[in-house]
Amino acid sequence: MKEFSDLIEQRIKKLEELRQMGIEPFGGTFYAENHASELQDKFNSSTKESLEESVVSCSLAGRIVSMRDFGKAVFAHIQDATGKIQLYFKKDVLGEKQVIVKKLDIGDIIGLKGQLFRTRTNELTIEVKDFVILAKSLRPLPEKWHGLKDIETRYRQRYVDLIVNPDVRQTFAQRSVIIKAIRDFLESQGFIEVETPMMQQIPGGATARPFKTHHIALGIDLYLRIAPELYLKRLLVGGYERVYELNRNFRNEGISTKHNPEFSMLEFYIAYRDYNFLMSFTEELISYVAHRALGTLKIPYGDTTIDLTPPWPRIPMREALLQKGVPPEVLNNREKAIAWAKAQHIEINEDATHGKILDEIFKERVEPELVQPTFIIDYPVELSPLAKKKQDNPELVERFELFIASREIANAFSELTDPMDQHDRFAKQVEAKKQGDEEAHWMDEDFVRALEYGMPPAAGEGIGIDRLVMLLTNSQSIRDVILFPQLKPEQ
RNA sequence: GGGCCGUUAGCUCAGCUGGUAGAGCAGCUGACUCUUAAUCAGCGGGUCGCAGGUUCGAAUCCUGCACGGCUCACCA
Repeated sequence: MKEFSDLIEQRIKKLEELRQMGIEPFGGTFYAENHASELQDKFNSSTKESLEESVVSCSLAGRIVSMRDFGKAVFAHIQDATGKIQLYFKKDVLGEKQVIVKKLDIGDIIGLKGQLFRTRTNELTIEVKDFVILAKSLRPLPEKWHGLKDIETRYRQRYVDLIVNPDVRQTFAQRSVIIKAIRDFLESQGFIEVETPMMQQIPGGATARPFKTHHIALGIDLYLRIAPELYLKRLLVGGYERVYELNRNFRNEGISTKHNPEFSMLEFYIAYRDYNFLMSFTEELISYVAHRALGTLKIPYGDTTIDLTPPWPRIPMREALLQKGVPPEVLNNREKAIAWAKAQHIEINEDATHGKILDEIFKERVEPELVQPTFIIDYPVELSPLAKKKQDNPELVERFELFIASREIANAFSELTDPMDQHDRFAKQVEAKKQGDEEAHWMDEDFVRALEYGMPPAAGEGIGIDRLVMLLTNSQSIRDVILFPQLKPEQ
């Protein structure tokens, strides 16, 4: 059995031949002064004649992505971070060095100096005066016309995906723009970015199963955070009024087109404001980010167009259920809710609380319909152990979720600041945990202690960054917006 | 975890009811100093995902396994 394919052996042979010629194909350094798209843009309107008159020299480094060999002349395209440009290697110009051109392969990284001109077919091209090999590529790249399509290889070898699929590079460049826009917006509104523990002794702030690890020196188990919420609120107790954290959360749950075990989350907290304020704030934030990333608020997603122009409707959860034909008595009576859900063939957990059952019905009946941006507000209290109750109805909390493209994009509420109420709600969660609810919250005595010092009234929000990026880049899978998604080991 | 689909050359894919494994691109040799999916002539390249089974004979049929995709369930 061969260790390498013939194609790799051939390239290793070329590598050795180059070394015999005194050329080290990995040792070079080359500071290029230009980039492909910079040259393309700058000389876009320069004619063949004007380029001939005014000698334009340039230097460039990048990867050879195609070659056409004519014996004493060779055409190639080189690709750098910005784009592609054609190269022309000519024996008249390069002399003996033309021999080295014959040792070049598609995939090699070179640095070159040359002069711009236009070919007979009017393509802007660099006539190469001199070049160095900066890296010999030993593995053949995917085919020039069809590229790399195999989804598994694209995720496992993202580097190859990025080389050959420009739209993938584009998506991740946009991800960067989106995240920068979020930070810029928040900072313009007086927020500071903070970092709180990713390794927590008590994983809190969300309902999810955590990853567990162990610290040897301390002799304790630690959990990768499922949310930063409880630490960010401690910072409000400490006196900061506007804080945010934009970083990874970890949840030990299923993997799907919408879930990766590590995912990016924006959480921000603002003192002396409530959830009503946050709805307008969210409209501003997301429309700002969309405008920066896409230059428009009407964005294509799958088969539809989503219009992010504010304001977005605010619909109480109960009203949304009624609108979709859920009978009023289901909203007020747990047994009737169970009976109705069963009659409608909606799968529910019969031991669940009334609020949880309504949530199941909501996910089945309402969520798929929420394509255009919509705030669903006022959730049942038992779904939200960290949110503030509504003054006029203690069964509900001041909470909203934002849905776009049938997907939850944001979750926010007016924060519970009453330490005794918080303690009771933790106690209820601990009880649920004892009953077998693996995702119920833990008791966090220190968080309650922090609230006992007094936390200002505040509102907080979480936005799933990966899902927002999916929305704004028209991606159907979370793996298309995470550079290295989690996969099972090869073989 | 369940269901459905996929896995054949470096890449993209054919391969029908079982009968010696195919193409294009990429590669190699040669020709060609303005091509751009260059062209022309020739050549090489395969554990058909893995392991069993049925059969005279399996890429093809059956079973199991691995990995991936879609989807359902849980979740953000």
